[in-house]
Amino acid sequence: MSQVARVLLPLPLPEAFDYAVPEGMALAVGDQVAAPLGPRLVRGVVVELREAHGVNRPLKDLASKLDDPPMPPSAVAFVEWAARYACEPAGDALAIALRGLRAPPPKPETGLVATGMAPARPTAARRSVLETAGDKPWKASALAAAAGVSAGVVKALVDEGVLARMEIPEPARLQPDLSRSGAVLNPSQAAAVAVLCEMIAEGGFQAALLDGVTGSGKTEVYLEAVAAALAADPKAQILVLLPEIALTQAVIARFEERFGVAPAEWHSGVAPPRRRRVWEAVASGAERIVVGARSALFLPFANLRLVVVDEEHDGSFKQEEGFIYHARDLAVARAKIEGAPVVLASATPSLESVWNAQGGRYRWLRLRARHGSARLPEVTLVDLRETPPEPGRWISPPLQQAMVETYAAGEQTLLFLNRRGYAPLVLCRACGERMTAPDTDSWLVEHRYSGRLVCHLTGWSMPRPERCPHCGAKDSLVSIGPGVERLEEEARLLFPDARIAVFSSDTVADAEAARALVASMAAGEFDILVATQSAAKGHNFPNLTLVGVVDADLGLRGGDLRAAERTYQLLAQATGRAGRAERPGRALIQTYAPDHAVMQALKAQDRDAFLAAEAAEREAARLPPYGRLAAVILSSHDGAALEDYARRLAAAAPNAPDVEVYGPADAPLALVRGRRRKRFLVRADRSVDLQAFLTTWRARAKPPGSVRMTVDVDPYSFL
DNA sequence: AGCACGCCGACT
DNA sequence: GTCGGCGTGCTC
Repeated sequence: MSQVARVLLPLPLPEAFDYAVPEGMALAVGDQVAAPLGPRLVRGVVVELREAHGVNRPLKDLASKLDDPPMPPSAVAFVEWAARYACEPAGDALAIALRGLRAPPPKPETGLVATGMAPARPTAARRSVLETAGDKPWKASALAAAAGVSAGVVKALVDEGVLARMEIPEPARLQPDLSRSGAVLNPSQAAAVAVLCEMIAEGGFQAALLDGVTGSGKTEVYLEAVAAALAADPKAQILVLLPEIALTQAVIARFEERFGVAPAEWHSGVAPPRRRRVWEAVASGAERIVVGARSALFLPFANLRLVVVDEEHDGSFKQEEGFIYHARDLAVARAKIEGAPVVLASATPSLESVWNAQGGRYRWLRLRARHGSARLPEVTLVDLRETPPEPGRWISPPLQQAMVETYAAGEQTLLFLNRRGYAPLVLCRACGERMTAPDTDSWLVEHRYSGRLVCHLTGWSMPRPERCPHCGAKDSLVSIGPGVERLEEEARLLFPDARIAVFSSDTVADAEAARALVASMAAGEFDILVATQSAAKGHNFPNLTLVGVVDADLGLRGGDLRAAERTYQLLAQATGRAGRAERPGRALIQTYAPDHAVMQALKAQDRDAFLAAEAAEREAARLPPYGRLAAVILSSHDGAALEDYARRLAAAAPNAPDVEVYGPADAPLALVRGRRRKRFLVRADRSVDLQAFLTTWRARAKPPGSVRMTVDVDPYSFL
């Protein structure tokens, strides 16, 4: 009886394709195959096998079974689940899962070894090389240096056949050393570890929220959970998800210290050949611990026994382009599919996770004690209506006064402003024109270091023009509002002798540069650090005693669902930077809305009251987590086709109970990269299968080729 | 995603 | 007269 394989291809196709399995090809679910598609062969993964009967169309034969390791069936199940959840083609999810296989593995390292042949003329230099070489392989340059001879001597010996190039075998992969002891835990940490160990011992899926203020030692707690999971199962694998690449190095160092071996790293910065090596080692079970960014979720774990999501509240877990998904939510789903516990850790957990913990769906592990003797900073609100800065300035008198005191005491200040560049808006005084990119209608941000106007959405930029491109007036352009570059300028005016640095993604090119700047700040080489959110996360500066939040209201504008929550998280993290060591810290928050719930919560340092108020509002509006939300975004170069399809789609919305469809409306950024955009918002009760609704809706009105449709389930960005 | 087919501009 | 631009459509 011949077999049919349902094969998922890593392409944006609506469904998996059926192929005939040639006689003698033994296949299982998860196997990788070469499948003919049109004129070419593509990699695919078998998702189902069945006996061929009632064939209603001729199927192509699979070309071959590939040598690459199969995907474990649970990884295949996760790919399909994730695709259904995100309302995206399963092939797009598979493409992410197979991203490790694009390049061949790294070429094995080679080195020079002595062949045992004697040199024809054994000069002193040649004897020295042979003595130095011994019987291990050497790099040519290292051998010459160690033997104290020139590279020519080594080369001559190679030419003669006395030395030969051979492959250096891979060092055996080291297993985590479980005999090492962990950190000394305080009672609250120990209690959390005990619960996590219990979850691991019980086995199966369970979720826990590890909730503790900055410095309460969350990492130590989850390291012990990892140790317990590794000890409980000699084949156990662990995944640790981090929101940003910049944080991986620090976490990897902690693992290396704890277990004596570095875990595998997985993110977009890892070189393709190395990725293949990791992918294969994860699939075979040889790699025990992976620390990575969101796409690590899609790795083919053979035996995933614990998932940790660190900084679970972080918005960077939401992938906003291409395959749109929230890595924290998918991490919980993956753990469920694998039957493994998942730990979500944060100092400022998301409303969703706290809600799950309060509802008893997640174990709630609260770390109350702050490490060491340091206290939380004293938070003061600066009412900008009462004590405004001078015109054209952004540092108010109270903040300036605090900076003077801090500088005089020889301590450090962090000025926090979540805005890159010099000025967020450039306009023409003569005609009022606001500078925007030609194909996108967001404001161009002025960057003085580079002398350019930059679109932060698309990266498009132009030199700052001398004349207004609209009316042609000369020298009429004015810079409106502050960015970190302008704040630095102001700080230099106020403190001409102070040592000042700017920390933003423009001044800090990569993780290495970030580490260097953090190190010099920690070493006291700067008095004032002007920083965007890149510096608010996870760094400890012992001599930093003042944090000034320059524009606390920034994130509240635009008013999307999570604006208040996100602002609270960001500012709580930023103000938490002050006074971590023995010195008391203080934070000044400049705001025009000191009565806003976010500002009051920051002042009182009462997160739970803030979350409770926020939750009450969401519940009243039946918004997440009390309801479900999805955005449908249409875009096209053809405005008329877009309008027409948006109207048709609106008319085709199924009439379902407990579901409301709002729109179409122009998206807040109605023009991006030359495409006009329209937006629908769907709200549904929790009992509704939102994905099924969206799928039905989409099937009722197929978009013309010129219109692109993106579905964003549980949107975070409302642009 | 590729790759083919198709209908409008500047060229050996 | 063709070569080729990329818009549109299909792949078990």
